Amino acid sequence: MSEEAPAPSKIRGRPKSYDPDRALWAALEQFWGGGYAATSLDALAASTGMNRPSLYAAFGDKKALYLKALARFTEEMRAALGRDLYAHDDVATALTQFYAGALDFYLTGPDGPRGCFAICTATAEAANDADIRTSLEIILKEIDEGIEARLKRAQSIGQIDADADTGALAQLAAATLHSLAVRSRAGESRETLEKLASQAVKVIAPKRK
Amino acid sequence: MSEEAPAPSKIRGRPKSYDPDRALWAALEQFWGGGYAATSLDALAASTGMNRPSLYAAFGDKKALYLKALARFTEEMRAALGRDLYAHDDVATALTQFYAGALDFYLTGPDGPRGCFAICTATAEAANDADIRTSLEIILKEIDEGIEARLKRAQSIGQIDADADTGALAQLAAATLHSLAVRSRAGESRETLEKLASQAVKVIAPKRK
DNA sequence: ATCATTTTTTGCGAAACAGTACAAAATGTC
DNA sequence: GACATTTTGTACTGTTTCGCAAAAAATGAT
Repeated sequence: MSEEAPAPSKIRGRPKSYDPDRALWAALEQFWGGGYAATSLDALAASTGMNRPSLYAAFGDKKALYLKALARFTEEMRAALGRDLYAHDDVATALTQFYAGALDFYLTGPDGPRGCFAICTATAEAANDADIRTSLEIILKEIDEGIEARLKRAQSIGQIDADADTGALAQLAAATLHSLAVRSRAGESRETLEKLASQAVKVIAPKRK
Repeated sequence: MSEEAPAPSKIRGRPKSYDPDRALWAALEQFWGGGYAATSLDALAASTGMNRPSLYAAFGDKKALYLKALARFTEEMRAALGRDLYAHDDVATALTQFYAGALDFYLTGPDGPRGCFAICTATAEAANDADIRTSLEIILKEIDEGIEARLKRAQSIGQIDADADTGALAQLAAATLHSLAVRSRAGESRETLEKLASQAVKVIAPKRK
């Protein structure tokens, strides 16, 4: 059995001049703004500060890089589901906060509003590319399940009717998110979108006496 | 004042070897499957049966052609809103039928399911292209307004509570459509999607005694 | 100081791409 | 039948694209 690499400074060759995670996030933002197909490797190299051969060495070809960006985004989405949905005991407040956090992401890109990275860029490629389609499927499922888990918890403490179908409610809540994702990229105002979200929350988790 | 062209067969030069509307629809389908950026003019020429110079003469450059396809799709969407939403007196039945019709479109493309043309392909370009963004905004608005008009009619004959916010309900119904558009392209089954739609209908237009 | 290893840099090449110029073909008009 | 007009077909240009090869640079090991 060989030794695991314990010390941080035992790597042999020339040190990387970039931080892999920062570079991945920079690539993600580039894809986010322009979409997969319209984003060139030159643009990716410019925004990451790397040159093309380094990109290849680090992430593989363009599609592999995009898939890694999608996976990275999925992590972030999962983190938001685990964080914002549990930031308040009241499920309605928590859902509202979750939507507000999503809108922060969707509306404030480097070049204006940009919607959801996965929904607004992966959909275009999903019909012709099975790998991207699968990644999209996974993230959609993760949203559904993340929301449903939160609704079930609310149901278990009586905040939601015992006979309510949490799966169906979760899909409705997810549908609201999908709509926010698309509408924000189409340029709708934050005011409009927050109103939409709050109306959806009223329906999904109505106040009970 | 010169004469308007009355007879159909007074055009001078070589006759077109294609039907403009069929060609536009063929281009639309090509864009629909592959997205805007990833669809080449060669592919468009092949699917329309035209060659590139004829494409330019008929529709302008690639973007102009795409915008015309979006406009054509918007017409179709408007027609569906006016048709399916009014095919039944009961608003819940009508909405269900509308969703079923949408799913027919979304799930049965030439190469498998493909979602909504506007939502799944225009979103990718919307962040960087103001013209496409505007077209997307228009079609989203048209959906909202088309559904709201139908809900208002239902409200006027007592099928929906008089104090219900039809605008908010319409946005929820539209959100459901957006979600179907995305999910179908991600590969979800018709069964799953129809269930989602029916649950949404229950919430938007509940049966009243 | 020399060598091994890893990354960066430069530059190449082959393919795909959008858009257009020009000649050939097909029609109506005279 | 000759001419005007419009569309089609072919071929071209310049650009952009992806991916890679080979050399140069920066580090650790010996």
